[in-house]
Amino acid sequence: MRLAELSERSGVPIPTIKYYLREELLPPGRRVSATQAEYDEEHLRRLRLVRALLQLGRVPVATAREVLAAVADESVDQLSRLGTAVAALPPGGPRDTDGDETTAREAERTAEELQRRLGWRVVPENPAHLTLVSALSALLRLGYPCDVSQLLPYGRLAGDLAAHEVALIGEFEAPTTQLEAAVALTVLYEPVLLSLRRLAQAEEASRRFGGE
Amino acid sequence: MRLAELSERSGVPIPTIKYYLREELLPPGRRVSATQAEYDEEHLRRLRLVRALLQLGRVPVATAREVLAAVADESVDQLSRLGTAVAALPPGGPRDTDGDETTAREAERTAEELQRRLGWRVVPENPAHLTLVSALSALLRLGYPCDVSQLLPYGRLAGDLAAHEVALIGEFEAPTTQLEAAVALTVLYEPVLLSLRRLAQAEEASRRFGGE
DNA sequence: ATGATTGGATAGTGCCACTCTCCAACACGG
DNA sequence: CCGTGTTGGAGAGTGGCACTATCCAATCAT
Repeated sequence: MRLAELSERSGVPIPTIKYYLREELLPPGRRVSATQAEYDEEHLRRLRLVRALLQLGRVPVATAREVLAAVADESVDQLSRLGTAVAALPPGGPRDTDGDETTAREAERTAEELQRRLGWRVVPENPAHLTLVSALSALLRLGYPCDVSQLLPYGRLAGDLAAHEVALIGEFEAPTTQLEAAVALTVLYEPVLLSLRRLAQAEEASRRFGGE
Repeated sequence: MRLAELSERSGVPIPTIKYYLREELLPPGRRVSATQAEYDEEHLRRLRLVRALLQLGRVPVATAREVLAAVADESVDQLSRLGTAVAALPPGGPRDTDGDETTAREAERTAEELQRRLGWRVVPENPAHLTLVSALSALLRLGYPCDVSQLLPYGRLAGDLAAHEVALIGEFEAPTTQLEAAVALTVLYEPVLLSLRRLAQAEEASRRFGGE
């Protein structure tokens, strides 16, 4: 199919697709002449994935390029690719730099002990670990409780989710498909999880605080 | 304290604080003369909350203003204020507009049935509901499984989290403090939850796919 | 008295995800 | 074979947003 059809079928404007091609979020089409290129179903799928990452996952363009490059990079083993891809995903950008050293230290200790109690390896350079520390540090500074005992249930829940999701990924056959699935599920289940939490909060709050 | 001290104690640059004052994210200081104003501990607390919302919670400035205004609005009852405040929080912005009607319809049905099965009220205008539908719709379009049976465990987990959090909020005494706590915990536990999920995924993936 | 500081207003900056404009090379109907 | 329209590509331009730099007059410290 031509660019115009790719645009129509995906709902993405032509100039935007051109932009994605330039940014290497989409592989170029099969050149059929000096000024024509042909796109296939694979491009359509990829375009939808890109859109989902950018719009729902709020992934910056530069990051999405890295992630997709890592998925496609056949020179390394699958687990490394998975690690690289997922590590690049946000939150991984500007962490919070305010605040004093003391709370930062305490947040760090809490995060580490939490992971040890859950039986997880502690990898201090992991972006997720850094994000966790930032968030805990902000909570501490605001005076909200976030000790290990509070957080343990969250950790166990996260473990359940992860087990479920990794099992799901394992069901895909082709390695690249698995990697793509890992990225897609990591990013797209975030809004699912967060909106379910919001809905549950609303339900619980109206039960507890609202009479009606 | 003066602006300079507020800046120093919070780690936020003076021009940025001025900007927040202009944007009504911070209430003005107590005027002590035509060109001097006095700030107190409450301003510091509020400033930290604003920073946490903007930087960790990625809340847009305009949204944060709405949320904080709703928290402070004493003309309505607490549950309404809570609802207004939390409803304004992202994800609530640009939902995904691509894609066909069919998947959107199916996503809608899935979301509704899921909530019914969880015993929750279905409020189609709820921003969280709309986000959920968008995310499910994207998953469907990409061909990933997201039927009710897959999602039920997520919903139950979300319910557990919400119960825990709402109970925590109930422990605060003053209504405004409760509302602030609700906003802060809603926003700040998101990165906590998401990074725990990432860490758990990494743990689980290396257990399952990586030998060592 | 006088130089520094303060709070407030206005305009400017940098980043980012697009989006517009142009162009030469085709494709295609007559 | 010729004119008309479309295509893909490249560069510059746009709009939104979260700051940030500059000014200014009033006031404070000495």
